[in-house]
Amino acid sequence: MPKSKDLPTMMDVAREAGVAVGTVSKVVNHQPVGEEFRAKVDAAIEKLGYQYNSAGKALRTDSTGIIALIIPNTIHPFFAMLTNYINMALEKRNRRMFLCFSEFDQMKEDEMIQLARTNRVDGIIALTYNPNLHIPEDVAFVTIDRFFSSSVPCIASDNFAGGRMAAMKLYELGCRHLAIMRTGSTLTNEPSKRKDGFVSACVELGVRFEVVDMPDDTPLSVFMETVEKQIHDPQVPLDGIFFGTDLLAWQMMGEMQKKGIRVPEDIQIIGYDGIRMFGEQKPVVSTIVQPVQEIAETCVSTVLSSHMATMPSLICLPVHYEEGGTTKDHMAE
Amino acid sequence: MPKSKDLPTMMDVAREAGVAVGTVSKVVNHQPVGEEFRAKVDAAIEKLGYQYNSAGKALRTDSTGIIALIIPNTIHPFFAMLTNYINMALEKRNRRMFLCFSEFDQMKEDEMIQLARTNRVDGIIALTYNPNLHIPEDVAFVTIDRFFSSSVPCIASDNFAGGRMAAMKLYELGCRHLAIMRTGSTLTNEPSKRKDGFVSACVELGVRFEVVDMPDDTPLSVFMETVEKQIHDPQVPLDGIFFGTDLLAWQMMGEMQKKGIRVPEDIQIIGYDGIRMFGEQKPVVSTIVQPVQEIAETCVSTVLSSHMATMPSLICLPVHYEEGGTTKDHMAE
DNA sequence: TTGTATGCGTTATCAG
DNA sequence: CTGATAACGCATACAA
Repeated sequence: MPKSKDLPTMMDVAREAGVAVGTVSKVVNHQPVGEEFRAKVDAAIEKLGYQYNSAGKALRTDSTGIIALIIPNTIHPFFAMLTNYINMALEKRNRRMFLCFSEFDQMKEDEMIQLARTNRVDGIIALTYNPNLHIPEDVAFVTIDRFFSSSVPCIASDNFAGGRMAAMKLYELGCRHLAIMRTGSTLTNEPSKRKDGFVSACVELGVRFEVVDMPDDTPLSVFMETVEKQIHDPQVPLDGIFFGTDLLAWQMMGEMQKKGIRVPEDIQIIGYDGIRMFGEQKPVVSTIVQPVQEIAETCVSTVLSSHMATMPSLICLPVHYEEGGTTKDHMAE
Repeated sequence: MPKSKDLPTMMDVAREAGVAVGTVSKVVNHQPVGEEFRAKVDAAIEKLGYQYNSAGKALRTDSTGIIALIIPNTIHPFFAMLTNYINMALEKRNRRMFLCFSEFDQMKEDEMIQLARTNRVDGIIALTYNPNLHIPEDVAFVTIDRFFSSSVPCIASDNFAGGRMAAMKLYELGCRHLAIMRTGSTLTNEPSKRKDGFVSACVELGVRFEVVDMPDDTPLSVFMETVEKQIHDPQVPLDGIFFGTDLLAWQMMGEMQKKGIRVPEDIQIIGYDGIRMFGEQKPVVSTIVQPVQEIAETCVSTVLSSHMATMPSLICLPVHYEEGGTTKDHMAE
């Protein structure tokens, strides 16, 4: 039983126009057709109020023009940005988005992939955390921030360079006792390299530094312990922290202020992501900015590229530093 | 030509299991089937790696289980929240989201509706600005913040009550010269009632007030003119402003601070929406909080309700006030 | 209950 | 370049 209102089909249009359905199909798909026929078909479409039905096409061609995005949510501003620019990149190429939330649930991540396949999407872009994610082989698949294998293209910001940049910036701004604090220690992914880069730069600079690498959902108090202890270090007090994400930096800034620690006077902090309030203002903390638009564009062009086999398996896009009020940049100039 | 890898169909499963396709269909759709048959079918599905193909179902039943959301973008935190909770509400009911960005483009709003219909979505939820939007009649349609007609359900926060609440709160906090400042004067929609409610409360309170109602994209300097003029009013200086949105409140707070005007010491401000940094902290400005989750739930349950005709045509959901550091609440206690 | 046969709207093939 | 026709995968009416 079709819907309440039965819509006209290509056959109806063909009959009305006095042509064959194949001709109607060609007109609709902008394929070469005699001008007089095209005019007749267009008139019939207009008259009948014909609506193209992509379900028929999907069945016939097994292609939908739809790409699934699997992402935890759109509450976190970074995910919201990513969703935004990926959708815009798809739109530009006349593709649509099928949006799937995994809510940080590893089971759901796999379920959403199944769901996307059931819906015969033309490709999947996934930002996931399940280390054992089952990646289908018969659909174009691109991941963000997670490297699986050389046959699954991974798009990420240059996390290692970003970590180095943070350390060098803090040093340049006068810090002589650094720290990196992050969550997510249980999963090794591209963002883990933020720590590696930071450490490598610290070693190179010969500066004292701490590493506080914790599992997800570690309470802020754990990080605060290190801060309060090291900031009163008699030799070289802690004076610069790189946080794994802007969110953590922001939250910790609140905690520090509660304790009377002033940012950036007492301690300078740099985050990672490039989160801006309302998406347009200056960053909420001094930060290593991810090139979200480029990441989005690259994800889309990669997932739509037909000869996936020849694609590079890991694409790291350049980051940059931006001041956001939690560092003493103005004094350094 | 199907995709590279030809997937097995229900017929293949039926053959493998030694049953008829109808039986397989019933198993897949959880309809009553003899236990022994179900087992055989399940085994065959497992063995062949059968993937249900929703394109066939869509064509056959003209229903996809997909709802389109038409929204400007997901950059603005309010849209991001709405998208988030609508998707969660859909997920809960086993429906999927087809995400369409209109980017505040009136043409695109209409195009996206066409697109959604072409894709045979089961319903459309739309947050739009085009006053002449063409609303299709043969698909479930729900709007957010815009009333079109009694046959098109509109879901909104209680904008009028929110406007009143803002005025009364500012008065309660000691303000004696109020103002409402907003953009969007060119389109009359539900949010316009924020002003109406504010004005009605001001009149009732007998308090002095200004109204600055401007078109979209009005530069902040225009609002600043009124602020700077009225804040030095010799009789009763301006001491409380209600902004139409948190975004405007936030931006204006920045402008005021540049001019040495302190918030909330010199002037208290209240916004509207309930935007929180990273979605979890306290609001970025003192604000009238929209019940985003309830709005999302209501949109979804309404658009999925089959007997749309009996639905109320305007649903206003209750708002509440929340302190966000731009008012002197602590001093009033 | 199970099995069979038909059609949903579109595209592609192939003969004119 | 056009016209007729056969699939695509699934759900369902109908017959058993």
